[in-house]
Amino acid sequence: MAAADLTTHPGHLARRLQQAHYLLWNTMVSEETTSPQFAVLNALVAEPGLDQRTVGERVGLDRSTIAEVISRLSRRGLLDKVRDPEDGRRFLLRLTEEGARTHRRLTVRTARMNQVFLAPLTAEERTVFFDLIRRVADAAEGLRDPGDPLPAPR
Amino acid sequence: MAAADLTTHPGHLARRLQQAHYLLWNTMVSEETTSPQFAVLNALVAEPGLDQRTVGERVGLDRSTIAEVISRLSRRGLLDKVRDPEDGRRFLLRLTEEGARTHRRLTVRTARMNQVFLAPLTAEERTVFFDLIRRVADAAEGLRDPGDPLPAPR
DNA sequence: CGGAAATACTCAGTGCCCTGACTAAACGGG
DNA sequence: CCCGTTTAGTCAGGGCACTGAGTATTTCCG
Repeated sequence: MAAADLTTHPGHLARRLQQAHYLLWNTMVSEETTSPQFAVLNALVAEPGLDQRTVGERVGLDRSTIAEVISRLSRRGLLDKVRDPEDGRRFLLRLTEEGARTHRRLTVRTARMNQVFLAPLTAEERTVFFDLIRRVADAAEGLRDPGDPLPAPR
Repeated sequence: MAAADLTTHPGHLARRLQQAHYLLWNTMVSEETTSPQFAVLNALVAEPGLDQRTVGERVGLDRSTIAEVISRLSRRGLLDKVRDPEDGRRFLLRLTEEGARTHRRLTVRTARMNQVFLAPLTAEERTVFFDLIRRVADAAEGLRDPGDPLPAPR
């Protein structure tokens, strides 16, 4: 007995929120380029020539996932991937003209989508919304490496 | 030029929030049973004998995804799946003793994890947090079928 | 200088998540 | 009663996300 009320479970809400966003992105922004892919393009507009790992860090993706995303973008010719001559382990990433064009196009569509997505909230509520989510996510992320603050000593 | 600030993009925040939760779940709740799997167990505790589609509806998963999740739970012997004698299309789902036990065990761990996850927020902030996310997610979900409120006529 | 440790990336494996196309069962009106 | 429509579930295919193991390169230290 005693089933839990999932509407008070942040994990469940986070999943539902992301699904809702995924859906809206698909219909209002792009069917080819996903939201994580856009985040990568965006990071490279801000800082061209980043290596794979750092891009992953910027957008919040682990080494495996970022490798897949980049391989797809590269396959579609949206970015170039070249060995760093100074450090043979790294790949340096840079948008192609086509990649930059895609980023520009999606930027305006994304802004439109965000308006629709956030329509149920007032301006003040949006600020609070961002702040609360950011605080929870940041805190949980900080709970990672540093000496394993949780019971299990690994 | 003009890279966007992703910290004001709800989709990006939602993804980061979910990742943070995934991580915490893994370390504090279970490595075998995932959060969506727990949601399914929970739905069946509340309403035993539901069919697959309805469970999916309750926890917010489409028919394909719910089929995979259920197949995994069934493989591990946490639930039984039998043809509805009254309607040969449906499968009726019911937790096994082991499934019910798993649900009980995870329920207490989940509560502990939620405390940690929400620790950065005060009690009032948590209420707001739930409310805002729910409103955004519900609104976006409502934006689905009904006559396609968006440009594209399908 | 040479070997151990750290670092960037790859690869295999698992699970979630969606769409679109398909099969089988049930339903409903002529 | 039969045929068309709806409905439950399956299957193939693409993408995101993580872990753990493995490779190559660089770095650091004795």
